[in-house]
Amino acid sequence: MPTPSMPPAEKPGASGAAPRSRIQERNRARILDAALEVFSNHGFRGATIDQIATEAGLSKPNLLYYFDSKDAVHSALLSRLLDDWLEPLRQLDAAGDPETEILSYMRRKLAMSRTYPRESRLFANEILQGAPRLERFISTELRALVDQKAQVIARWGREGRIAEVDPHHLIFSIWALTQHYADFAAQIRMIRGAEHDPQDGAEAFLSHLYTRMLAR
Amino acid sequence: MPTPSMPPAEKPGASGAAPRSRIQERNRARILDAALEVFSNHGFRGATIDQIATEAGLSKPNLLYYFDSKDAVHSALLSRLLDDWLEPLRQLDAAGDPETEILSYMRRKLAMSRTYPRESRLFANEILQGAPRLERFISTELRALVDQKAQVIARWGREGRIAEVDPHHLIFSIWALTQHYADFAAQIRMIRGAEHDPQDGAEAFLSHLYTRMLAR
DNA sequence: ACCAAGTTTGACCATCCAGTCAAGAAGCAA
DNA sequence: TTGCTTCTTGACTGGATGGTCAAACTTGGT
Repeated sequence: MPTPSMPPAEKPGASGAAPRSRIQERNRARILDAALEVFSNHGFRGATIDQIATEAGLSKPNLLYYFDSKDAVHSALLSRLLDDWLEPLRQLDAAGDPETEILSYMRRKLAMSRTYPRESRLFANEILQGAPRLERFISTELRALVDQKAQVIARWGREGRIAEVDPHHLIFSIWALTQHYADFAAQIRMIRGAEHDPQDGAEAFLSHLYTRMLAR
Repeated sequence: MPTPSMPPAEKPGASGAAPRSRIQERNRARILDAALEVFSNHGFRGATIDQIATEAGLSKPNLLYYFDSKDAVHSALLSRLLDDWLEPLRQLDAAGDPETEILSYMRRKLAMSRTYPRESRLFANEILQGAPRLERFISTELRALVDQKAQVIARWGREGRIAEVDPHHLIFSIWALTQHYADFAAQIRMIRGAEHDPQDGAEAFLSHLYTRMLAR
């Protein structure tokens, strides 16, 4: 094999590697942001590359210069998201005060729903379709983390430090309640009027709810 | 204009009117059932007429003989659903025992999530996309019903018969928690293993939760 | 200024998909 | 059987959309 180093032969900054140039960094970021906007509002099938490109201020072929395909954009978006998705639960500390830890977890999830509603809807869209692209992530990483934290919560219950409740359902309830404010925001706005923030009063309500439920 | 009575000029059994023939009734029912299956799994954009027709055991042009368009199928499906959707909340009785009424409402919604998960996902899909086709329904009928029942719950709180909680958030929480078991069933299955029913233990958990929260 | 690499795009192709149409195949009443 | 209506479908159209390509245009190092 002759000397000259192999030409890239793959899309610029394609795999995990950091983008090479400043232009790359800027455009890949723009594309992912635009894609988040479009995918979260229309779902995978409902989104078009043209829409994403326009939203990102690029032409369609230009977008396809940075990502191989619509699927590739979507995948990149998801894998960027998944790490952050676990973080709030990871922070639940087995050594902390049980009620404080659980309430803090709820608050972190609620904050994420407020700050990253598009990410939440993207995730919800995936799961509604049966989560084919998330199967690996959910049944390995997420499942392991949930099981681990569920054991912590179960122990707290056995030790009498909080009420004994099914820890999996407790975690699911936090997901359901907090994500509802992002995923169903459209409905909440229509019912309470667009002048309210959908989350107004949510934190107080949920704090009350979990305080009551976990009290011994 | 000559005598002969105007020919139908519209699709058979199109508007609210009952289907004329037995064939009509059978095929329209098949189509709507197939459409529910397909729309709830793939969303509106992700579904194709061909898919629905095949699922219903018809050819595409035959399906279009019964419904003007993909939109028409979807609309028919939604309007059939919306009535039933309000029913559980309608039954919440201002004259009943507060805790019993609220717990019963939660159980009715949970039962619907178990019995009609496809309907729940269809609804969720719509709202995720911003609910453009449900705007009228939500901001009029649903909103009016919710506001009315919220007043009932607020009164119960003022009368000291249950804890004082924000009644809108209470209703939203019941929606979030019960629908989660239908809409996110795929995720729950992956985390708890496919051998469990996603709803196993849910009723006990939710009963506990609301009993604790509403106790004075 | 010059060149090679990186970036951008207009034009294009292939496929998918909603919806049409005309002709044929049941159903059905007499 | 006859004749009319209802139902069914193969073949088609037009537009949307994912993706390609070669030719241009920038950029940055020398």
